[in-house]
Amino acid sequence: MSWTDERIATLKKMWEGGSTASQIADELGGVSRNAVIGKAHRLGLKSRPSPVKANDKKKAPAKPAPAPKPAAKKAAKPAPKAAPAAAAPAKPAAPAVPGPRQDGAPQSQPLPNRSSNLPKIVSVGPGGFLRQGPGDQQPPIPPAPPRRLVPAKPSAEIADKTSLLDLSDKVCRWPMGHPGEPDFHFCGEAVNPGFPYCVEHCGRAYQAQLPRGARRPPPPLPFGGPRVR
DNA sequence: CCCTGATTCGC
DNA sequence: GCGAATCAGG
Repeated sequence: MSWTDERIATLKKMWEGGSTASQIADELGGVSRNAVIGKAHRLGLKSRPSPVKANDKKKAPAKPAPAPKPAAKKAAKPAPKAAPAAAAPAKPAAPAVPGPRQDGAPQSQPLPNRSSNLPKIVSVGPGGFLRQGPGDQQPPIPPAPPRRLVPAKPSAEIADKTSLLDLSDKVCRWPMGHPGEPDFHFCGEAVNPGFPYCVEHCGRAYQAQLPRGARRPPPPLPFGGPRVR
């Protein structure tokens, strides 16, 4: 199989949409998971929460020397690793689509942290992912997904709904329904220019920092809350 | 063991 | 450019 434009487009969309390489691979057919990953990298797509890289622990100050690994087979290559710059965007200029993964992301209620009584405002993105201002960092790390219970065939069952494959810069990417369900789809309305969502969903995704005390309770989560359908 | 993505390197 | 083999972490 070769990488036609269509297959590449599918790969891109699924990759950006948060599908795993395996899912993409067998959706495309005729390629291996490795092929997908390799291609994704060659395309410049990369990163995305990888189970293998999701470690950034605070170490005890007594371990400055990680054991150098023995170059057994491969020629030793001093390849410095560029640290991926993963910062919370200050402005909602062009936020990447938060990956609608096929897991029930455990949603903790976005309760304001009581112990530090400063009520940070958090807005809620699709999938119930919390957006954070530049000032805050840390707590809600992206949910590490359990997987494997998913039809993973976006093509057949969704007809006129906006599927993963229909996403483009022109349509609203707000997820509708729960991922993994047969009728899971995306909003698909015309986007609010400059944003990945339509006007309505921009209102959900981006919430202005209001003066203290003048805030309304957060709108219902797109999913992650109690199921409504 | 299963899974994941990342990387390498012969083709 | 491609992707199997390998690596490394969950």
